[in-house]
Amino acid sequence: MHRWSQLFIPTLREAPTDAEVASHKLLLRAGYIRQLGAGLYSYLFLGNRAINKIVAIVREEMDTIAQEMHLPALNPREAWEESGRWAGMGENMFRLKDRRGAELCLAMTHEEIVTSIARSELRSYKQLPQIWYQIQTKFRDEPRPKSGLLRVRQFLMKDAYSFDIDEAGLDASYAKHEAVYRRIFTRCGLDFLAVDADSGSMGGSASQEFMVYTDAGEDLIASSSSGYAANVEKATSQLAPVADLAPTGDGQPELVHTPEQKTIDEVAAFLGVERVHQMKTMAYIVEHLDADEKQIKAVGKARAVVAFLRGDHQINETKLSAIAGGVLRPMQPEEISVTFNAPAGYLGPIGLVAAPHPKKPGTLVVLDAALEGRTNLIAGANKEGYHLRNVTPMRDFRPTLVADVRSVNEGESDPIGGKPLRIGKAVEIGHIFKLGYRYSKSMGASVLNKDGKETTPIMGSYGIGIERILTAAIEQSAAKFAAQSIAQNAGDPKAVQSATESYALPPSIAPFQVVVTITNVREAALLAAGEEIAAALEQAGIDVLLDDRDERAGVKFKDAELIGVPFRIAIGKKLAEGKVELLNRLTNRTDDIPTAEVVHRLQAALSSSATHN
RNA sequence: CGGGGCGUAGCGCAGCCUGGUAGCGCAUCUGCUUUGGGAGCAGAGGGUCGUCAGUUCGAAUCUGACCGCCCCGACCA
Repeated sequence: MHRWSQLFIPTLREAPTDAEVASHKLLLRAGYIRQLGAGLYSYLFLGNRAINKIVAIVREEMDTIAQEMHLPALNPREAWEESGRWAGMGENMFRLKDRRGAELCLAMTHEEIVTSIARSELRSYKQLPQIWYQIQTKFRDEPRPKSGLLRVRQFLMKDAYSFDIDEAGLDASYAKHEAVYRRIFTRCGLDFLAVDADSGSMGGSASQEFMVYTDAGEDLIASSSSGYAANVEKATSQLAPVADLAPTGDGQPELVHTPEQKTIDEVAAFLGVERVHQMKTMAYIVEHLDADEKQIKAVGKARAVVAFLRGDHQINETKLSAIAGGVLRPMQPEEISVTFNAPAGYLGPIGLVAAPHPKKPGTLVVLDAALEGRTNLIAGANKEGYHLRNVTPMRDFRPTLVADVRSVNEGESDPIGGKPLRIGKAVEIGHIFKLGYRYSKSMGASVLNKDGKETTPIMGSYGIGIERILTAAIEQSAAKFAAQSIAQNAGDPKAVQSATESYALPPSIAPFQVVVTITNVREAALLAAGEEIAAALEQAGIDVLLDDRDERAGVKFKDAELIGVPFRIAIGKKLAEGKVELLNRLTNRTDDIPTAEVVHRLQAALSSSATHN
C-alpha cells in the first residue's frame, strides 16, 4: 500500500519561473521531475511511475511484433565511421575519449549497431524478417533544449529496426509498426494523428510521424476532416483556380518601370495587380554535403537554385531541399548579382539559363506547380527598377523542372477530400520510416536469397519518444481544462488562470489510478474506512494512493489534482451515511456512492474510460 | 552560434539606480487553536547575494571576465 505520508512527492504551490509550457510547470509542481541541468531531468517517484506505465504499454505491444534487446549506449567511433555518421551527426552527438584515448560517442540512435549485428549474424533469407527493438536512453547534444521534457539531451526512446529480404517484406514490417503504434498511443489515451513526413536526411522512401496537436509543439502539421494529415514540410493542397490577367500590348513580355518597387506587395500596389498575378523569385545556394565524386563532377559541390512561386505563396525549403539534394541557404545579394547579373529584388525568369536536367550542370530552376498553366504574370526583369508583364511559363522560359515547392496555408483544400486544412503546432511522439538500404549497404550486410545470391536486406526504423507521451498527455489535458475554464469563467481572469494549470492523466499512464483522500486522519472512523477502501481497491488490482497525511482537506484535494490522478475517492462527512465521494476528473463528475460499491464502481469507471480512449 | 532576459533562503520575489555588511510571502521546525478546498496566533532555524578578479576605508549594489539557466532565432536521426 502506497501511503502518501511516507512518500516523497514534493508538490509546489508555485512553478519555478524557468518553466514556460504547461506540462513543464505541472511536472515540476506535481513533484514528477526536478531539473539537473539544461535538458537533463531527474524523474522522481511519480514521474518514474508514469514513465514505467508508458514503457510497459510500449513493451507489451512491441512484443507482439518484435524482439526486445538492449544495446550499448556507449559506442566506439568505428561503429559510426562505417555509415559516415561519425562526421554526419556533427555537433549533435556527444563524444568522449576513454583512458587510452580511443574515441567513443553516446548513441543518438542505433542503426549502426543493429546493422553490425545483422551483418555478422544473418546469413539467409530464411532468417528474415527480423524486427528488433529496445527501450533505451538516448543522448543528443541539442543546440537548444527546451520546454521541460519536450526537448532534452537525455531521454528514453523505444527504437526498433526491421530487416527484410525485399520491399514487400519492408512494407509488411512497416504496416505492423503502424498498427502497433496506433494501439500504443490509443492505450496511452492520446488524440494523435499519423502524418506523412519528410523522410529527407535519412534517405528513406516512406515515412510517417505520429503527432499530437498542442501549442507546445515544434512541428507544424496540416490535417483535414477527410483524413488527410501531413507535416507542412510535405503537405500539399488543391488550389482554387485563378483568373489570369489579360495580356497587354502584343502579349509578349513587356518591360514596365517599377522604381524602388522590390517586394511583392510594393509591386502589387504600384501596378494595381493582385499578388496571385505575380511571380516570386527565390534564390538559394545548395551545398551537397555528402555528395559523391560523380555528382560533384556533374553539378559541383555547391550550385545555384532558383525557385519561382506565385506571389502570395511561401517557399517550402524542405521540399526544395529534397529536390536540390542538399542543404540550402539563401543567396546573398552580392552572390545574386554576380551569378545572375541581376539585382536582388528584380530577379526574374527570362534570361536565366536553367540546367537542362537536375543532374546536369547549371542553375537548378524550379517552377512551382501552382504556376503551371498560368499566363501573363508579373515577374522581375533582371534589371534594376524594372519588372515584366505578360510572362507566361513554358512559353517564355523553361525551368529545369516543375515541382511542388510551396507551403500550404490554413483553409486550403486538402488533396484527397477537398476539405479545409487545419494547420497547427504539434509534438512528434513517434516516427516510422522505410530506411531502405542506406545502412545495410554502406555497412555491407547481406544474406543469401532463394537463388543463392548475395542480397542486401532492406531496413526500416521506428522510434517512440517515451517522455513525449507523458508530456503530450499533460499538454492535451491541460489544454482541455483551460478551454473549459475559459468557457465557464469568462469574466474572471483569476479563475481562468488557476484552472489553466490543471490536468488529469489517462488512467493507463497515470502514476496511480486513484487517490483515496482521507479528509481528516484524526477521525478514527475516517482513517479506518480509508484504509479499508484502499486495501480493497488494491486487492482488486487497482493502483491506489492512500492520502493519509495529517493535512487539511483543502491541501489534500489540491495535491490530488496536481498530481493528475484521474479518480479520487474522498472519505469524509458522508461516511456517517455509509457513503464516500467518487470524483472522475476526466469527466468532472462527482458521485456519492455506498462504501460497499466503491471497488465495483471504480472498476466500471476505469473500464469505461479505457474504451473511450 | 546570433538576439533578449535572469542568477539574492527549498519556491516566488524586493533590495542594486543613489555602495555602509540582507529583507518579504510561501514552505520548514516547535507550541496552542483549527479540520471538506493550499488555516490562525506565537516563536525558531535557514542565505559563500552564481564564480573569479578589479575599483573603494567599505561591494548583493559599481566595472570586467567567466559560469549557469530561460525565451526568440538558427539548428533539430
